[in-house]
Formats: sequence, C-alpha cells, structure tokens
Amino acid sequence: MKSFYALMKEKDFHSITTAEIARNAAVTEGLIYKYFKDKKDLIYQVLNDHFSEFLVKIENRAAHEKTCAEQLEVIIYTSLESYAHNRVFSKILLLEVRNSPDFFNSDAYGLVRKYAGIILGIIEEGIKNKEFKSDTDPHVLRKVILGAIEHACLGEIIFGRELDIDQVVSGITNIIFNGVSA
Amino acid sequence: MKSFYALMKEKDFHSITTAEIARNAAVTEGLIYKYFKDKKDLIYQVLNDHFSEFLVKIENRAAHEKTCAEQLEVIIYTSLESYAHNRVFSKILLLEVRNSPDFFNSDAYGLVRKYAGIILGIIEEGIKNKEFKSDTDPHVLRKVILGAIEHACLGEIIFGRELDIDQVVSGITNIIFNGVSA
DNA sequence: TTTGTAAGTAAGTATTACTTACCTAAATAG
DNA sequence: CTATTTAGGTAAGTAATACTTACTTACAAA
Repeated sequence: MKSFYALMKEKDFHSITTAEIARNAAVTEGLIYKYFKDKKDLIYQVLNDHFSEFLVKIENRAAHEKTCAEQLEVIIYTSLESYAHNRVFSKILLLEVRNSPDFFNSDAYGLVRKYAGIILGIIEEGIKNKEFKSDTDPHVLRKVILGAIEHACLGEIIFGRELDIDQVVSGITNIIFNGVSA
Repeated sequence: MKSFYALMKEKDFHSITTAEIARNAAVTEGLIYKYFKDKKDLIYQVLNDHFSEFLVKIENRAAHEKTCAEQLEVIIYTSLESYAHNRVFSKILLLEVRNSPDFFNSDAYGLVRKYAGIILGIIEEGIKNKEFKSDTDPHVLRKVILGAIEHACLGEIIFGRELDIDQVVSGITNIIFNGVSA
C-alpha cells in the first residue's frame, strides 16, 4: 500500500503496473494477490485508510461547533483542506474509483456514505430548528455542498493549481447561506 | 464511434475491448487505429460530438433569456436535462475521461472550457449590472453551479436512479440565488 | 493509363494483470 | 518436544488485450 501510494503521487492509476508496485515494495508481484483481490482492491484499501482518518477529523471538528451553519462550514473547510493537502487521496476519490462499479460495494464507499449521511443530518437538524429556511430541499443542499467541494478541488488535483482554502470556503458558505441575488 | 457508443450503454470504458468494438462495427481491429490514435482518442471524439450539440443548445436557450439569473437557470436546466437524457455522454464526461491527463489536451476539453467560460461571463455580467451581490466571487459561484450540476447527476449515472429535473433545478437555483439561512 | 490515396484486412507483438505450484519459517497444539 | 497448521513469500507461467506492421483492394484524379 505504501509503495502504491508513493507511485500514485507521480502518475495515474492506469499507468502504474503491478510489476512496478512490487519492485518498489521489494517483493514479488504474486504477493500483492495474497493481500488484495485485484489491483483495484488495492486502491480501495488505500482510500479506505485515508477516508477513515478524514471522517474522524470531520466528526471531531463538527462536534465543537454549535450552530448547524458552523458545523457545515467546518465540514466544508476540513474537506477542502484534506483534499488539498493530500492530493493522492483526492485523486483516488474524485478521479479514479468512480468509474468502476465494484467501488460501490467496497468498504471505502461505505465511509463515503457515512460522510454524506453526517452532512444530511446536520442539514435536517438545521431545518428543524429553524436555522435554515423550511423550504430547503435537504438532498439538493447536500448535492450543492458536495458538488462545490469536489469541483473546487479539481483544478488543484488535475493541474496542480494552488487553492486558497479560506477564500473558497468563505465564498461557498456565503453563497449557500445568503445567496447571490442582490 | 457508433459501435463504441452502443457498447458504452452497457458497460464501462475499461471493460470494452477493441476487439469488441471492431466486431460490433463489422470491421477489423486494425481499422480503428486508422481513424483514432488510441482507444482513449475514440472516447474523446465521441464526447466531442455530443458536447458540440450540447453547447449549441445551451447558447440558443440562454440567448432567449434576458436576466442573468434566468440565463443561469436555463443553463442549469439544460445541463441536467442533457446529462439525464444521455447517460453515455454524462458517463464519459463525469466518470471516464478526467483521470487521463491527455484529455486536457483534447478538442473535447476545449469545449468544456468554452462552456465554463459562458457561465463565468454571465456571472460577471450579473455582478456588473447589480443583479448579483457585488461581493460574489465569480469563480466560486461557477464552481458551486458546476459542482451542483455534476453531483446531482452522479446518482443517476452510477445507479440509474431517476432524476426529477424540475425539482432539482428549482432546488439549486433557490439555494444559489436566495441562500438557505432563515 | 497511371498514380496516389483512402478504406480495409490478417497476422502478428509486447505488455500486463493475474494464477499456480511450490518453498520457508514460525507459531501453536497434542 | 515433536507434528502440523498457517502466514509470508517466490518463480515461472498464462491469457487477454491494446496496438503495429505489412499487405491488399478500390477508386478518383492527373
């Protein structure tokens, strides 16, 4: 996993060969298949590890905020920060696994659902306690938040562009909470 | 291209073989490489065709709206509609091409940039004519819009879930224009 | 009538994900 | 203290598949 992770820093999944992973880890190719079902399984497990850590961070930080708006803001911040600081993690999650159907049966996808569930819970709570407008569609708001987070990272992941996290977070939250209509 | 397109309806890019594409088109494998640099080039050209049509539709419809808000709304609507009605198109664009660096040198990517440019132009116009708040960050607003559109389609693309376009469009525009804070 | 070019084929080749059969060492159980 | 299971590891395959090469055919234009 370490060897594969290191290779993912430099190139995309498809152009990393199993021979390369093995050589880099100073083992033989066959050994990979003692621990992983196939090459894809390897990427899922790496993702799983990083997503676990990420989730813990999210939950801890959100627990320290009182309003739902603040909780959402800290989740947006933490997500952008994690994606930006760990390019391999975000590369895997946003570019490499979505096109393979079996990802959606993996443990890693279970964590993604948990993450999405936390956000939905906060939104619903915010509507219930009148913090958010009652006509807000919780699922759509979640789509907007997740979509904004993911799209905001793409430039960084793909082109290596620097991302000004504070600026983007305040931009996103400002739009979502207050809207842009004058 | 037709043969490949038909196969993309049923399976993902990686599990479609060149042999299959050729057989399905009643030609030999070698012929593919007379017209396309490699397998990836085939997908880029299919995407390019569909994106061209999509762009025309976007531009036509937006031209009929007067306010910038209405223009953005019709773009969101048309994007969701196109993605939802053409699963292969959206599968290619959102799941299959982003992980290959050479996509970003393709003609198809040029069209994506044009699309993004149109949206940015409308946002900037809206800020200039005071339709949108002056502190709106145009690039961030665009990220939110594109992210929301793309994320909204993922469930449909990946799991084949039905998407209620009108509901999602009004949900997204309501959030973006008016915000969710009570 | 010649020639250049576009459309097409058949039979490769190299790469690469994955498998199989085997080996070794160290726990663990009787 | 021995016997046996099991975890860690290897070497040498194999099948599949993206892509290449050298050749053929048809036909439009010079």
